[in-house]
Amino acid sequence: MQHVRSDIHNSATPVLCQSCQSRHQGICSALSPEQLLALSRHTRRVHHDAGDELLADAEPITSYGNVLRGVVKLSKVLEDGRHQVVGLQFAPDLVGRLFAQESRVTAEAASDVDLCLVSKEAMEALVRENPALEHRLMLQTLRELDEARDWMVTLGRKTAAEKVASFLYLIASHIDPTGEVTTFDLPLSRADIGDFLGLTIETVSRQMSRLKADGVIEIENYRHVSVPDLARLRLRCG
Amino acid sequence: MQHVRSDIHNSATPVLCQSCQSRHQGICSALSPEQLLALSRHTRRVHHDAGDELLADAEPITSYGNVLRGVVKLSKVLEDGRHQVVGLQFAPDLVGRLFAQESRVTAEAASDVDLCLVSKEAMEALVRENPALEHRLMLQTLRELDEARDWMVTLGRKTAAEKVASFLYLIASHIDPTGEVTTFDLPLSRADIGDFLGLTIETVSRQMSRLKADGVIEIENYRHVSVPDLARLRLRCG
DNA sequence: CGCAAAGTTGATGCTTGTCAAGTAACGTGG
DNA sequence: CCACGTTACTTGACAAGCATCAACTTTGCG
Repeated sequence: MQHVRSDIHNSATPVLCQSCQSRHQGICSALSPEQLLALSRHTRRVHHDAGDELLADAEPITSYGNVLRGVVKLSKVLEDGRHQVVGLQFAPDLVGRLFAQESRVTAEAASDVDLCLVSKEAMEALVRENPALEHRLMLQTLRELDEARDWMVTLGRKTAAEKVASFLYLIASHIDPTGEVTTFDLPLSRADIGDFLGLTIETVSRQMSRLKADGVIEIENYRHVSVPDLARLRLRCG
Repeated sequence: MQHVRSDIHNSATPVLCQSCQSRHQGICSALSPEQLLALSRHTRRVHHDAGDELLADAEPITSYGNVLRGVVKLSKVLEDGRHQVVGLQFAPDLVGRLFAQESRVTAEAASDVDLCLVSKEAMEALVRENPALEHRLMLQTLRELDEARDWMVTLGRKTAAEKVASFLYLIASHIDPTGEVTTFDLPLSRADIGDFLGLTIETVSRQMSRLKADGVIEIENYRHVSVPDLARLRLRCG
């Protein structure tokens, strides 16, 4: 019996989906095996190197991308070139503004990224037919809105020191939600961190050095950071 | 015939809903007359004076509120009392975080406000049964996310002068989307504007005085502002 | 090994916050 | 209706925090 069930399961679930995080936690968990199979005919897995542009601001969206691995950076630019990072996306988030003709942000691979690309048409048809899927997307959108509003407090009311601590805490929490993480790689350069926090590279660097001097963090590789005591970092977040 | 149709229409559409903006542009436009009638048994119209608290951060939500008139201010507070306004809601927006046990913001009446209150249970039951309604809510949530991200650019990367100009432009655009408005009342005090922009009262005041001295705006009553040339204000937004 | 890119550190100045005083609008009671 | 007090806002002087500019160091890569 076990053998038969396993066969049915394997034949109904596309191979690519079987080990996919989105299958269980992400939007694909709202799909039946049949829908998943149908969808898989319109998807393809792609890799992007750090720095690749995934979506351009004010350009038409041709496909959505489910983040499988890595970090995607969403940003906006003022006419004179000032930059602001307005969001980070991790697995299993969906990249691409739903129900709009054009993107309202630039999306870039912050690290090396694997995506499961879905054509715009297939995705929108699926959403139309499947209210449970739209509900999943609604939950993700509400969470992104909560995160954006949390970040507005950081941008508007925190000092440079608190901003940098908040960023490090954000990354640490995302890498290990249990709060036990002590060591990780930063997905952003100092320039990107500055653009996320509304600071210059130099100020970010100074505040990182200060946290290091105070023993709150250890810096190995520029990109590689250790946090011996997450609660102590939390205290610096304001 | 006209008489009969009118009767049918009137009997199916609740009296309170007949002249409501939300009936046509807001979330209620996703409802059939029967659903509207069913919903109307769980709604009541309430008025709040400017300054009234509608929702408290980290407190359970007991009902949602459709904004019929006025402006609602969403804000967050750090432990030491620093304030940040994270959003403004106008008619026909829905106040209250969907699918969450607790509010993630404080909601206050910025001006005198009329709301159509819906109990949490009735609203959530209706959303569960009505995918078209959830779709409407999804569109509102996506728009709020777009607005939050636009505002993050203002908070992170604009100067004080650009921030104040951006705020005035935002209000002017909301009061008259055609872009022809020249005169309006500010829905926020200088203190709230500061909390929206991540500035102090004094800096807001100085920048307003500067815009006035430069002839970009005219200030009558503290709260009452005229913009003779909206395009000129737009140029100051960075 | 040497060059380019990324990051750090230091000196200085501008922007904005802080503190303080003063002015205009608003409501209340006489 | 007008003095009064309260609140909201404005303006000024000064200080602090962050940006800017510049030199230097580390890291990664051909």
